[in-house]
Amino acid sequence: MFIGEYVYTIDHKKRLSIPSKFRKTLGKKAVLTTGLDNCLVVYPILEWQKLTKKLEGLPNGQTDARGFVRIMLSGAVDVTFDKLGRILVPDYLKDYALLKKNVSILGLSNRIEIWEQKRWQDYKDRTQKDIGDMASRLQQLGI
Amino acid sequence: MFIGEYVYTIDHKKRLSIPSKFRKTLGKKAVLTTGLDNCLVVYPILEWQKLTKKLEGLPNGQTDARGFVRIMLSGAVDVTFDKLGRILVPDYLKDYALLKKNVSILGLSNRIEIWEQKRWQDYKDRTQKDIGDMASRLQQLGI
DNA sequence: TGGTGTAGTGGGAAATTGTGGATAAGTAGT
DNA sequence: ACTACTTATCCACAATTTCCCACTACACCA
Repeated sequence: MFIGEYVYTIDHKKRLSIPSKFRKTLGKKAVLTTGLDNCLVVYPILEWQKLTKKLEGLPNGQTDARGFVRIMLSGAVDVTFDKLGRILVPDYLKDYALLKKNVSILGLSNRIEIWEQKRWQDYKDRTQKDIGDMASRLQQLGI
Repeated sequence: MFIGEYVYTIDHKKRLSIPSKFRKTLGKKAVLTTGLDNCLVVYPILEWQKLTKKLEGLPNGQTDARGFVRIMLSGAVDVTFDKLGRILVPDYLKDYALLKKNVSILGLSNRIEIWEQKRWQDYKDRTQKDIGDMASRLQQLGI
């Protein structure tokens, strides 16, 4: 399971190192796709398979469900780690997530998210304020 | 069950010893994360898993729930004890809790908190003054 | 009181990891 | 077929992390 926050860099060849801790769980291959809020998501192949199963189950009649499925699936690429544990980020995904040099990599239990560093920083600050009353939120969960 | 207050030091390699009494309960691994009032919290993996279970139950479709989960999970790291019972405190957590050399480690029944020593001292002094009021408030809760 | 074990602190050497280039291999266009 | 260009493979460096051991302090116990 993935947890934690790391800052890494994409070099001019679009290579991005994945934290070694994550690599151990991921194995040799993974799936990279678009996520919500303009981030990218890395799924272990197994998780990806589960997800596509779920997507297939969605009612194709509903327009928004259909759109969601299309975006999720068409945006996906499977990526292989090179000898040093890096993946290649295709241009269109790089653009989608507005990635520049520095990116934040987040471990979120069953998936990994990739954010442009500043955007993540902003998002985090903003969200922490919005949540504001974190204490009561935690209490609801019984933590 | 964790109880007691201890003062320990973080060395320049970011290593922090955990009181051996606590270690016995914790086992070989634990999870370190941000807590309220700028302290850090150590959870036994079992407690942590309960927590993530709850988080996974939240609807990923809702923006605020999504943000909450992101903050909670990305703020955590899992830590392993080295042969001498120390953990590594990542920079961003060290910064979050304003840790310098001396830290106070508190046993709080099902979790452990880590504070910058002076801040804990202040907090304690301040809170103890209010303890009179608090007593009456607690009484309302039947304690 | 000296011995023994445990616990906290510190430091050095070795292995791993992240980053950046260099070189080779493939692709496409003319 | 030859150039221009992208993509893959390999290597090198620096920084960090990991592993191992030494030192000190204190408690416990014959």
